[in-house]
Amino acid sequence: MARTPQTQLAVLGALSIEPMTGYRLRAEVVQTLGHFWHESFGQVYPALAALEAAGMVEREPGAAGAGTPFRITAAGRERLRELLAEPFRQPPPRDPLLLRLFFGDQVDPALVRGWLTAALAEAEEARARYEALRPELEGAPGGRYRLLTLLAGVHGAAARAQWAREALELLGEAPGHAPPGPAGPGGA
Amino acid sequence: MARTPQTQLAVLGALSIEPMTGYRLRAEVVQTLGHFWHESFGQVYPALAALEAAGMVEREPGAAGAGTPFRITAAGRERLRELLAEPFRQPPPRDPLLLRLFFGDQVDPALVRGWLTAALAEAEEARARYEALRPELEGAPGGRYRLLTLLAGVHGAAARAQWAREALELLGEAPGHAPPGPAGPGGA
DNA sequence: CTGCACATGTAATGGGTTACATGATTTA
DNA sequence: TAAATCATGTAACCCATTACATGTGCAG
Repeated sequence: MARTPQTQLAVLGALSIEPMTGYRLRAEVVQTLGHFWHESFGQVYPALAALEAAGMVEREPGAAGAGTPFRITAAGRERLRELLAEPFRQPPPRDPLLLRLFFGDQVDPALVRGWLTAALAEAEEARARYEALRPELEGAPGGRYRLLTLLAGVHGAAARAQWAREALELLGEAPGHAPPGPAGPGGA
Repeated sequence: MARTPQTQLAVLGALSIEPMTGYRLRAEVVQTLGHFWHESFGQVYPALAALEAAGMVEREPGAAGAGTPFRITAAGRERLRELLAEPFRQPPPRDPLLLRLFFGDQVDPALVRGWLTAALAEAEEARARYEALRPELEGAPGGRYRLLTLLAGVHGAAARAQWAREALELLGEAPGHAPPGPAGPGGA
């Protein structure tokens, strides 16, 4: 039905920025919120249907039927503000890499090194992606809050990369590329 | 039934270190893996039952019935090694704080500052907790991999705290306590 | 006219939390 | 003996992913 308030929040929030079809909405969420939030079609459409039934969103007038963008209504904006004001909890952590690493002494050290080098590569790639997006948001007028979420991504990715490097060193294996000189690269 | 391999992995892994009852197992998971992994009773008991039926774990001989610890069998260790060797994916990210922050311009700035100061406090607290655990693991013989997971926690918490501080500054609000002098505390 | 991207939905399934129900053992 | 803690399990519900089913419109 209404899915969780979380999905409603994401949908209403996205539509508060710009009217969109469900399809595009999901694509935008992937591109912009994608670093820290995720929605699938199986959630977006039911959520949109529920919100439309509740009068929080509506199809734009003009061309009717499929392909017509949804837009947020006044009631929807009100609801969005309500949802944002409600308290929330961080979900319990579940990091599959750390879970496996904890039992690392049960397996081939090469396997563990593989996990860590993969994590390092992913983190560095993510960091580069965020840094590339940064100028775009720094110039934007209403993008102050968006910039903050991006910065969270930058910090998080940098920390993860730094950790992976240290971990590889502690296991007696230099990362290969980017050897740890006196002034290591990518300080947090 | 068998729950996901993930829960099996956690249960087998925990029992590979030491025999435990389901109750204590869950408590230990909370205390040791708790920083990056979470299990509830509703998963632990069914997983134990399934693993027992499959011959991966068994009650220790001697006193029978409830309260008798489970221990891992040879087949269980084999299975654990298998599970550890399988590829895995990071779950899609879902950070409720960042989701809300992204739409921060829709609400009272004081609310946003509240989110960030709370996040800052949580991150600093977490970091202190991890640092306190550190000496214990640095001395332990088999704790090399456990130390790595702890370091991940330290890095992550430090990065989160640092980010929250920057975010508060960017919003034109100093963190209050711990003003950002030339040599700020808790550099990453 | 054929394939691809846009668009909307539903159903099956999986996985997980929370609350409930129950009882044994220890400790005050 | 009463309360707290240890211990085990079940049931209801919720959220989410994935796969499936379907149709439209445009570009090559």
